[in-house]
Amino acid sequence: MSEGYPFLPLNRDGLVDRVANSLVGAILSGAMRPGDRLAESHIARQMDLSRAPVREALRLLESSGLVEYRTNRGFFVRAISATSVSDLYDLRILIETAAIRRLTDTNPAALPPLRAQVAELHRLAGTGADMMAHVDADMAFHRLICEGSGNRRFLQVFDQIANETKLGLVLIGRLYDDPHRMAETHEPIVEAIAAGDADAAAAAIDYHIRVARDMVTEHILNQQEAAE
Amino acid sequence: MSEGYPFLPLNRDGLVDRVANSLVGAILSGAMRPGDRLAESHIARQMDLSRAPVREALRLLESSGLVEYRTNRGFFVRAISATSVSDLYDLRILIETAAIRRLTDTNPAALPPLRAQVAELHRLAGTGADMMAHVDADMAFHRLICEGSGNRRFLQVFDQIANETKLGLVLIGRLYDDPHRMAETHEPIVEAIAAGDADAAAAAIDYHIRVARDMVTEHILNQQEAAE
DNA sequence: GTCAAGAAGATTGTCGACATCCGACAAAAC
DNA sequence: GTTTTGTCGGATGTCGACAATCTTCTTGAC
Repeated sequence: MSEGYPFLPLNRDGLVDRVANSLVGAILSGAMRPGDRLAESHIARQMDLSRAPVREALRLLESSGLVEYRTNRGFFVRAISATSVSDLYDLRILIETAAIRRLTDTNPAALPPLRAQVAELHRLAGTGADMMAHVDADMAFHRLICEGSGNRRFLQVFDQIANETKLGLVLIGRLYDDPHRMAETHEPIVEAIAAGDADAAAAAIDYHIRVARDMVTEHILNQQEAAE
Repeated sequence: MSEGYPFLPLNRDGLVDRVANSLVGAILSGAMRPGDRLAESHIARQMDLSRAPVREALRLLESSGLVEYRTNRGFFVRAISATSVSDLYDLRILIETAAIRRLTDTNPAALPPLRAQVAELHRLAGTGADMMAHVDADMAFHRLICEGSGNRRFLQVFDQIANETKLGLVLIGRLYDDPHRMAETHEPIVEAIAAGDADAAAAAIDYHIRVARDMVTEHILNQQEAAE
């Protein structure tokens, strides 16, 4: 019995996950700025719950790099430096080029979802969707690549740095000034995979991420100058 | 003023860190076996403190992969499969070959500590040190390579998977049956770095880790067979 | 004997309270 | 005026208690 009913699985995420998501949203939206204190009591009061789940959520964010913890001092929104972001993107290049090679050589079934995701990027470009939607769709594409590699660890590392990557992208909304253009830059990658050319695919995604890296780091440096 | 007093900074590690270390020790030593339940109350009672710091320590271990958490069900020692370990070592190959390339090309200052660490491996081999000491020294060598890469993210990933790697090594103590031999296998790596040959260095560490990977995965598969 | 339903026990989830610690300002000493 | 010491508000660190949930064991029907 019990098959075929029109019920979706209930969201059994714990309170902690919901708090964490809420916090991620606040940080990514810019409501919380780097260096800001994240006081457990304040957050707990605002969300109308006790400090325990808030504290756990903050520790979760700590392991995802968005938040920094100092003993006896509390949690703070992590500041991002140009070298820190550059290093992050270099790691992504390393992981994703390796992942795309394996995907191309061993996993043709991964291609259709990737095509679909590029289509989704174009569809979003048509609507006047907000930036976060673009960022999420973009990240989803890259996540698919890591997922298709067959190595779970690649995906694990990607997920671990996903939030920080998003933060970088959000910082420069300019990337998505021309969302159709942005969607197009993913096409050479898919083409190379379709052609079964692992070297070309690796080169394509290397270039793709490298461009993003340079834009983000440059943007951060400019902002630092402006702040002086 | 106020400099020159003979006081070392007090160890201000919080309770959580001490609990976490203790738990890591228990898991790595084999006192806790994969799949075992880690009940907060039991641990808290044994360590004579409340559940809060224990819980935080467990969440910390979760992010380092040693422990698995299921909502409303608690923490368990993570089981390790052959593919999981193989994936882990493939990730290490990826990170460490990239790291050693950068180190060789850009950071000659990293060489002396590496030499010293190999010497330490040999020194340990002379004493009748226990296996954990060998494992720690071995890991320290590889950590130095990630550290010397100049990319903090590489080190971050390495540290994130360090405990799981240790667990793999501990599982097959046999690797250290001949510790001098084990120490020697690190020498070609250092030689290549000293020669400034990044390709050779990458190849050397690739081989080094690959051998370990095959030994560990084979060992796990054998154990699984034996269990049937 | 098998299976389902229910009760009992144990464990996690969340809470509010208190102890401890930090950072900043005020007061005192030199 | 400068440096040290005292004080205070507010935040984190840890705790014990209770509610919600899961697991196991028992019971009973078929």
